Amino acid sequence: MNTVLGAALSRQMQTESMLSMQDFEVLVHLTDIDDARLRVSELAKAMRWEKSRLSHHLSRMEKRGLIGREECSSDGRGAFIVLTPEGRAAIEAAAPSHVDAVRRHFFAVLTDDDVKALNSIADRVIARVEATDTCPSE
Amino acid sequence: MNTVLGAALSRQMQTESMLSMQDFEVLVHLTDIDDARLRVSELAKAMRWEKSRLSHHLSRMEKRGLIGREECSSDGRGAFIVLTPEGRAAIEAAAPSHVDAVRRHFFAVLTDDDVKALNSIADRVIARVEATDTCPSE
DNA sequence: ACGGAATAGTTGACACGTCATCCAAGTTCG
DNA sequence: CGAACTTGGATGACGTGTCAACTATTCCGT
Repeated sequence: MNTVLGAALSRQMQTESMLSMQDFEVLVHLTDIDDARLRVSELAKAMRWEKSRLSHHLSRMEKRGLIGREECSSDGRGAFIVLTPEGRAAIEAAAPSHVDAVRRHFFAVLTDDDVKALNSIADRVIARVEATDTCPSE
Repeated sequence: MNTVLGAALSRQMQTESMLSMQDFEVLVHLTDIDDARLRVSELAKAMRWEKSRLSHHLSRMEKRGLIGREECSSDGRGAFIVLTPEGRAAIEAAAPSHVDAVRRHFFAVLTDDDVKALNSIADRVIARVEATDTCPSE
């Protein structure tokens, strides 16, 4: 399901909006906050991405003009990621049809109980994985 | 859930068995059949992979000695993929702990009803995506 | 204040996925 | 038979993900 659904959604976004799902995720996280300006590590944590992956991806997005980098005066190491006008335009163009695709491909065939069940399952699995993955006895 | 679970499982397999999830999938499909000899397109269809992706991956696996290619006499274009002894050894070494990881990370937190619900959901979503994706009005 | 650790982020090498393209072997039909 | 078309599969270019190594800054203990 995962494979098939993901492929369908990313194909749709790619052909209609020239954005990958990953681009979209980054842009979503940037628009979610008020001043559209975020430290790289904050972003990485919010997205559950490795810093390296994010850094690579940001370079590519910067090259395409979707985001920009700004120096951080309070911490000389850091960098702010900012959403450019082009980036904002891109996500605003992409979002509606993406939402629609998710509705059509996914929620259209689910009942409310299905959604509740999925939520509960996902919560438990994530908790389980993150528990055994980070801390313990293993 | 998908992201987190997939990452955990592939990390586990990589560190314990030097195989990626994709390697594993290929090997599973090859051991599933009796004479461990399959046409590339059959394999691609069974795995729901693009032919190109499979071809690239098989090249990498061949370089590592996990599989081999054999000419097909009945169809001069074709190639058979065969499982090498190394490949068989690799999957037999990897399988038990992978199964165990899936059980621990996933099934351990699911009830029977959860599993039934998930199965039903996945069936519906896949049917839906494949219906709207291949044939119709769009 | 100074030297070692931690932190922020980048980079390079390499594995992987997709797309478009290509080629050779088969198929169809005049 | 032979030209157009299809099919099996490989390849190259390019975008993406991971790991390990690296640089530069900041933090912290003495």
